[in-house]
Amino acid sequence: MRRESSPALATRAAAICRALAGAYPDAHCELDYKTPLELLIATILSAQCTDKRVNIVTMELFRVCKTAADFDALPIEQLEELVKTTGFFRAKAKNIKACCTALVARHGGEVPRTMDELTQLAGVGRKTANVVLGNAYEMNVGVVVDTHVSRLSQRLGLSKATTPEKIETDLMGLIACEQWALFSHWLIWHGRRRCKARKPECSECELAMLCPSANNAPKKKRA
DNA sequence: ATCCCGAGGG
DNA sequence: CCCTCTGGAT
Repeated sequence: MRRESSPALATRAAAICRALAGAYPDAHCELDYKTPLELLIATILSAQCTDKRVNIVTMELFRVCKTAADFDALPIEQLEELVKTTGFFRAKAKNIKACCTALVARHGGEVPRTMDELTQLAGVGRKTANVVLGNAYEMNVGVVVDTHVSRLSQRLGLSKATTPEKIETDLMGLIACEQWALFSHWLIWHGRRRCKARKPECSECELAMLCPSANNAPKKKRA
């Protein structure tokens, strides 16, 4: 397959955005939150866990703790018990506690608004930081690249990179920055509903005409 | 069995 | 760079 010219790729990316906007007009963050701290904790909890369960646990957590100082003061055993059903509970509890300790010690109990400060927090990588910045703070700092965004970006030919960092850079060059947060939600929604890891439903896919990986293979060979 | 919006450590 | 952490949902 010949390499797509860069203007052609940008045009196709824009068309993909339009198709996604049409298919998922209400795409949004499916983690429930009312404050940046709630979203930060919810996102830390979301690794290898369904949003539905994260939302239940986040609600319970914030019934017990309201502020970063409250989490900082909560015994680790109690935190582990509270987050147990989200999986990786020891690591998540430890990270949440260390994270909140740092929020209190260095940020006046507030969730910081920069990539550097966020990624220095325990349990917070670029992906989590981008979720908080893009959704709770509505800042276009980067593109959330999770497992869905990686997979779909590759299938759609928007990036050939394999690391999340490189994929993010590629996407930032292709998508208008006002759409970065929305774009992630579109791909995540589409990745969950249609372009699944195992059995992508290409025959039903709204993006098939725009996707180099679509199973466009003619069902029947023409005579 | 296989999947779910990762991050840290060796 | 790969390995590990971990439980619920389907």
